[in-house]
Amino acid sequence: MSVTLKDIAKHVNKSVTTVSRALNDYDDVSPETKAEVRRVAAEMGYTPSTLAQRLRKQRSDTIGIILPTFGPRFSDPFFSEFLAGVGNKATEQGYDLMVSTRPPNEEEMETYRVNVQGRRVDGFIIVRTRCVDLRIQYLRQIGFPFVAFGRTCGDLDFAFVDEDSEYGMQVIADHLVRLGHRRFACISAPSYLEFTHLRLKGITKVLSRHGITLEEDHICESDLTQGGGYKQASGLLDMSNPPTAIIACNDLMALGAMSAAQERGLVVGNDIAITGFDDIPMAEHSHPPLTTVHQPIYRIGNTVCEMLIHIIQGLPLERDQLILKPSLVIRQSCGADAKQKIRKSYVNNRKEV
Amino acid sequence: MSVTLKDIAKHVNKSVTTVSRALNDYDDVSPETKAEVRRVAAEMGYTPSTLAQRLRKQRSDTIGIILPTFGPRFSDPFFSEFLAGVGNKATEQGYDLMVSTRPPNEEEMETYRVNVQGRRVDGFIIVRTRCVDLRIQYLRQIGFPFVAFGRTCGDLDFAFVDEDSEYGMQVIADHLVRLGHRRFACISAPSYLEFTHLRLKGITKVLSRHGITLEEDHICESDLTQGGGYKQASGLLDMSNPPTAIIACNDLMALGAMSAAQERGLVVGNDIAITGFDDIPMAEHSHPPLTTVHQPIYRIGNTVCEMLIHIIQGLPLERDQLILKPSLVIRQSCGADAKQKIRKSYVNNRKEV
DNA sequence: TTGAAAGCGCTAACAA
DNA sequence: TTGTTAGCGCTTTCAA
Repeated sequence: MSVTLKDIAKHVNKSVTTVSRALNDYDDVSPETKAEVRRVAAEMGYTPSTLAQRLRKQRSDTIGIILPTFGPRFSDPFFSEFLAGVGNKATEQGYDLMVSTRPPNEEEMETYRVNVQGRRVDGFIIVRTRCVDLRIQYLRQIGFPFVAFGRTCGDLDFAFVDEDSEYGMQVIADHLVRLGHRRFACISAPSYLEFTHLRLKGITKVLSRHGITLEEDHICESDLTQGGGYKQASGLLDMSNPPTAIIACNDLMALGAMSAAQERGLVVGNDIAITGFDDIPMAEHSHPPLTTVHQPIYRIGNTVCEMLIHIIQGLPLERDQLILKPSLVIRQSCGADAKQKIRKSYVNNRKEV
Repeated sequence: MSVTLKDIAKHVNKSVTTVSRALNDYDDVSPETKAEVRRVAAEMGYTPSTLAQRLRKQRSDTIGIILPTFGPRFSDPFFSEFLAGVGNKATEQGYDLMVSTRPPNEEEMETYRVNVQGRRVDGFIIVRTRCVDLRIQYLRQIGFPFVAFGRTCGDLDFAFVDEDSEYGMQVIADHLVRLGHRRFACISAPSYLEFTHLRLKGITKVLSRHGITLEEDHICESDLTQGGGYKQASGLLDMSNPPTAIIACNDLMALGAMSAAQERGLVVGNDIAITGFDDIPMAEHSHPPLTTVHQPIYRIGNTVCEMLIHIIQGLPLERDQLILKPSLVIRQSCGADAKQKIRKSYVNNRKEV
């Protein structure tokens, strides 16, 4: 079938050991042998069996990531970018990336257990951390390597990278208040997610500082999808006292909210301000472009993966808890400079022609 | 460290062989032994070492997929959904999913070779097929299992699932012609991709049937991203004879084109028609909602994966070449009051004749 | 019904 | 500088 060390050994009339060492560049092999072994190996088209190497070395050289998904229409631009960041770093460091998709339930935990106990992966990357996170509890308890993107509500005795959600939302809210808004609404994320609280906290902190209260019925929880944002925004806009500013907890929901507003004839950025969080590529190209908080998603993926590999290899980590300061990206959906930009004099130009 | 067959064998005072057979439910083990072995195994928290099983069985129980990506901002909602479809089927069938991201170049081929020769995966799923597809040529040549999502331009002697792109575009074009459009433009995909030609062919076929020519400068090639669509649409709309209908080769570009049109004060669906292809979740929630061609992306991922597993296991395949008839999804981006316009076009046609 | 032995392909300790 | 031996954890003949 495929070429093994044994085959090469037979050809060069040496032991399997010598061949192995020659190929792995041990310095106790004569240059001549080394050269010959390598030549023959190349000629025969030898590639080591990863399976055998892994069994022998007792590691899978594989990093696992289990994406929490709801239903089949899983379509989050956030994750594809994060995945690219993780994957490229993994490949660069000689690791494979094993991806699963599971709804966050009992079965999910089972998948973790199977992969840990079957030693299929050397470590996990945890995304979308929960307030009380069983995944983290489990991995911590058994001492299995992992790095989280996000924190939990309990003690933070593990490695993670997170964005300062609270700060990000403070900046957003502050910006909106400055623009003169007083009637706010928030399309929040599922309350079991850790960042939900932080983001909400950031908002209310700023608002209350300005003597503005975010009313109970102006905070609605949604599912981080565009459809969810659309639905909740519709409800908010149909109220008797609709908000003039809607702060969504991610870009996807903000985009959905924009849709709902526009459907009602509102000019986003003019009649109403809508903001997001994440700065997915789409945020730049929506109409109007979305004011949001930038997360360097690809780089975060990269960093998380790098940290995990360090942990797996027992290498020291300069910092194992990273909280990034996000930056506000002001575009037109909040109305900062809406009037000029939204309606260009294009129609007139067209008539001229 | 972790529990092995040996540990269990010692406990129950039986051989490793017997333990293995008991756990694998061989029928030449006494019921009592079986029961005891299982009890002890459960007590000790035994999970077989996947690594060892794989080496022994000489298969990786892993399916590979290498996503062609350009640059770090890889953010395609299409892929995340496809991945979910593939991944869930894989898990269901006891396979792992190994995901890589590589730009489509020489290095990409190297990644294929390494994974094939290192026997890291039992088969590949190929996405975004090219006219001349080195990946497919390579895998076919060495007889390695794979299933493609899409076809190539040469002979089609391999398993694939594809959507009838040509037909899909015909339906779109036909719809737009009926709505009275005569000045068309197309935002096309990279010409090295196979579906690009099919989609373009579908469009021109219908148009020429109606005596409409799609002018050279009204066909522009873009990169399937929202930004690309935005840019190309901007160019088209700033022409002296701008189109009244823009057919984009995927939803993302259509969304970008909508942005460009709206920025110029045009009401999409009224002043201009814009259509997409794919029906990503976002298409439903854009403003206006996007008229597009539906691809059951999740199900396609599911099917492709199922076919691949059949091939890997040497099981017969009822059909190894599937071309799905897509369906038109009429929303508002092509003209909100479609019925009136259609009637008008019929009237005009009659007059013309 | 059970066990001994072989081996998947590789690496590493030890000996020569 | 090289080879021998052992073994990673499992499955699968073959023999008892």
